[in-house]
Amino acid sequence: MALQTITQDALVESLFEIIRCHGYEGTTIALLSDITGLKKSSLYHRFPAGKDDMVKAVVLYVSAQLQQLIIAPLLERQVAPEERFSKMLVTVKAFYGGGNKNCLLNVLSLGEAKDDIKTLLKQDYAAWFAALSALAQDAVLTQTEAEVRAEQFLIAVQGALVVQRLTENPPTFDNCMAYAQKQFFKSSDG
Amino acid sequence: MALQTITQDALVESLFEIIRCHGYEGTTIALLSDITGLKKSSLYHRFPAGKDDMVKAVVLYVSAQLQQLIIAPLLERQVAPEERFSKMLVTVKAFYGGGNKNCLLNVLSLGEAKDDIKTLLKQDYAAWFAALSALAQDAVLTQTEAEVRAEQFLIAVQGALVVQRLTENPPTFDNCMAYAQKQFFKSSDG
DNA sequence: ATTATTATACCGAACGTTCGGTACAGTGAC
DNA sequence: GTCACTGTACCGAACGTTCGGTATAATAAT
Repeated sequence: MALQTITQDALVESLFEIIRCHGYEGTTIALLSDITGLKKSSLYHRFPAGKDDMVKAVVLYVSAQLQQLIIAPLLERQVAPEERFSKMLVTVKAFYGGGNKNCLLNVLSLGEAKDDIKTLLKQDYAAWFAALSALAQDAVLTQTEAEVRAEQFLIAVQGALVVQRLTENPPTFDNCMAYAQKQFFKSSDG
Repeated sequence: MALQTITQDALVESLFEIIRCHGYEGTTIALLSDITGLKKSSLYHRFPAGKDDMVKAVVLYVSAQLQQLIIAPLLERQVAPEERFSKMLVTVKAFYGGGNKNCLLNVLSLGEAKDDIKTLLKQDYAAWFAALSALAQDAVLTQTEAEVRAEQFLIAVQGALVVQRLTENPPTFDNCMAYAQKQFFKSSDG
C-alpha cells in the first residue's frame, strides 16, 4: 500500500480550519488544495463524492470532538457541577481560539450546505444542550430552569463569537464566558 | 428620466433580503437578477462598480435603518428608559422576522467582503452599542456596568439568531429577547 | 528470489458550468 | 432627438469535477 503524504485525521483537521474560517461557499477546492498540499485530484481520491463529502467529514470530525472533549466530561457525575463546567470552559475557549475562530454550527447553517449536513449540525447542538441541561439539573435546578440556563449559555457562546469577530475586540469572548458561568449557577433569577 | 421599473429603495431592500439570506459568496448576480426582476445589465447600470457596490448600498441602507428605527428612538431622553427599550425590541423583532432572518452583521463579517464594508459593519455595531450604553446610563447604571449590559444584550441578539437558525425553533429569539430585557434593567448582579 | 498482479496515493490536464463583468443595440418618456 | 434605462450577447476567469496516467507498496505465484 502506498504511503499517505498526510494522515486522514490531519487532513480533516486542515479542512475544518479552512471551512470554519471561509464558510461553505467561501471554501474552494483550490483553496483546500493550496493549504493541505494535496492537489485537487488527490482530494477527490480521499473524498470521492467531492466538496460535500469533505464538508461532511469535517462535520463528523467536529461531532466526535464535541462528544469526546465537551459532552462526555460534562456528564461525569462524580465531579462537582461547577468543576465540570469550568473544565468545559477551558476546552471551549481553546476550541474557539479565545473567540477568534468561528463556530462551524454558525458558519455552515448560514451557507447552502446539504440538508443531511444541517441535520448533523442540529444534532450536535441538541447533544450539547442536553448535556448542559443535565448538568444544570445536577446543580439543584428544575428541568425547565435547567433548559433555560443551557440555552442561554449556548446563545452566549454563539453571540460572543459573532460580536468578537465583528468588533475584533479579543477579550469579548473570554469575558462573556466568565459572566455566563456565573449566570449558569446563580441561585435564582434577578 | 425614463421610468424605473423598480425604485432604488425597493431594489436595495430586495438586495438586502437576498444577501442577508445567502451571504456574500452565496449571493450571485444571477440570483439578484432573478429575484429583483432586473437583468444583469440593469443591475450594473444601477451599481456600476458591481457586486461590491450592491453590497455596500445594502450596508448603507441597513445603517440608515438602524440609525433611524433603532438608535434614534433609543436616545429620546424624554421617554422612560424601559419604554425606549421595549419599543426597540418591537422594532428588532420585526427587523429579524421574529428570529427567522439573519443579521447582516453576522453574515457579512463571515464572508470575504471588502475591508471598507467590514468597517461599516463595525461602525454599525459600535453605534448600536453606544446607544444602548447611553440608555443604560440613563437608567441609573454606571458607565462600566452600562457597557456590560449593552454588550450582553447585543451578544444575546446575535446568539439567539444563530441558535434559532440552527434549531429551527421559532420561540427561541423572542424568548431570549424577553429575558434579555429583564437582565438589562435588573438592579444588581446575581 | 523473482515476477506478475493488484491496490493505494497522487498528480497534470482538461472537462462543462457558472462566476462577475462588459459591449452594444434597442426602447420609451421627455 | 435625447437620454435614462433595459435586454441580448458575449467575455475571461474561476468554479467543482473527471480522467488518464505514474509511482509506490502489498500480495500471490513461480
